[in-house]
Amino acid sequence: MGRGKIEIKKIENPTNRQVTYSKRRLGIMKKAKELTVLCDAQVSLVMFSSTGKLADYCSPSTDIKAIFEKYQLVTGTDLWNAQYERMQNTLKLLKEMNQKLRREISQRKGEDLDGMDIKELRGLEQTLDESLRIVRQRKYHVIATQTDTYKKKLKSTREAYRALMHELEMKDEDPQYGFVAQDPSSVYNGSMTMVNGGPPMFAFRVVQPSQPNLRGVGYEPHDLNLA
Amino acid sequence: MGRGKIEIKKIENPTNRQVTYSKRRLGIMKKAKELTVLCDAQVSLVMFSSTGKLADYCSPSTDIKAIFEKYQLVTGTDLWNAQYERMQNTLKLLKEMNQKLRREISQRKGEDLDGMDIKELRGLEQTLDESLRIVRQRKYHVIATQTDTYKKKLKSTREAYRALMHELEMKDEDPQYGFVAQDPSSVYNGSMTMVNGGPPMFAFRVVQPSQPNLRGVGYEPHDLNLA
DNA sequence: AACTATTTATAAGA
DNA sequence: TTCTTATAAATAGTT
Repeated sequence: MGRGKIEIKKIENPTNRQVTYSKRRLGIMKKAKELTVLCDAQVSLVMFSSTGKLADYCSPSTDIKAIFEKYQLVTGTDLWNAQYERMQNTLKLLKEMNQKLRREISQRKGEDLDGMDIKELRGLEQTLDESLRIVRQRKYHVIATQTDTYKKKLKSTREAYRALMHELEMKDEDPQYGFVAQDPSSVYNGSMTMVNGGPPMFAFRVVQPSQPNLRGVGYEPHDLNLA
Repeated sequence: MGRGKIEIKKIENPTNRQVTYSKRRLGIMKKAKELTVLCDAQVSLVMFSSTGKLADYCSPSTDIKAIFEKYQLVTGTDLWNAQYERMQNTLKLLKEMNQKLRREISQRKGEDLDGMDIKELRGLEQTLDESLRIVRQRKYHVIATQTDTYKKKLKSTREAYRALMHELEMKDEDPQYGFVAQDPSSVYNGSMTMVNGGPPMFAFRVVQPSQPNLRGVGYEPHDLNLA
């Protein structure tokens, strides 16, 4: 429909192509509108030119989203809904799993025991007993390790201190330094006290009350004093 | 373009409307194809007739989903992606929560204790201790309840039995029934034994080994004999 | 579904 | 781009 017939194949001249796109884009839009009105149809038309420019038409009674969803529904092309349903499913499963985990924790806390029979309670008691044993063991191990670490630290500190004192004594004997050293006996006494058996430092650190923060999990606050 | 010019408004005659829809639907589809080929464009055309019948065209280089996503990208119509991202976010949060819950259970089991310091271990130990106390208490309560129930059952059984024996004795005295009753002493003896102090029935039921099934949660199998 | 008189769309040119 | 116009294409009404 024009001055001459044209073959339906890509127009190689970009300018001509662009012009033709403009004309025909308007034409097809007009057709879409007419179809909508004349035939009471719902039409969605989305076009991207070869340069990526968007043009679209959609019947006024609806919108692109609705059209697309209806399209999917009719064609069964689940492309999206499949993904959506998979997610929804995963969500459900995760929520259920979460509930179960919470329930297990509750029971391990001694809550929510109402529906359990003796067999189950006995099983739970035993697992808790065993867990408690392991935790105690671990606690003792950590305490032992920490004691060891402190002993080593003290030892090296004491040695450094002795070296320093020795140096000071040397300087003290040298008249070119004009200061007076502390009473050596008190210094040594303090050092020896720490080494020989005062309560280990961590004991003080540990006893101080503070939020028990079980790496973000959060147990109820408890008295943390040594048993 | 036809025998007469028509006004662009809804065709009221349903038959005419349907015919026109058919013709124009094909026409617009042809236009879409031509636009695709001539101008190297991407076109998506979705139509629903007034009766709900779907017809669509999409450029062969792409698909409806891609067109729609591109459309959303360009127009910023997020309607969907928002929902999608919200779900993805919920999913992530649930997964994380799950991890935390699993970790708490692990720690309550005495596993995964490596990163915990004394303070945390001591807190854990105390909560476990407390939980164990509660579970034990509950167990004793259930045992007591069950003992009670069994005592009541035994009592009513015993009474029923006595009534039956009484009836039999009556019949025994009546010559019209030609059978011999059991030795009444042994019968009463058995009954008394049960009442007076044999191990309660539930003790046998409970001791039998079986899968500990903590309402689906599943603790490790443990020896279920009475401690 | 086919026909065909007309209307409409548009290719090429300005 | 837009206008013009000759002509191809689409299609309304008919068969």
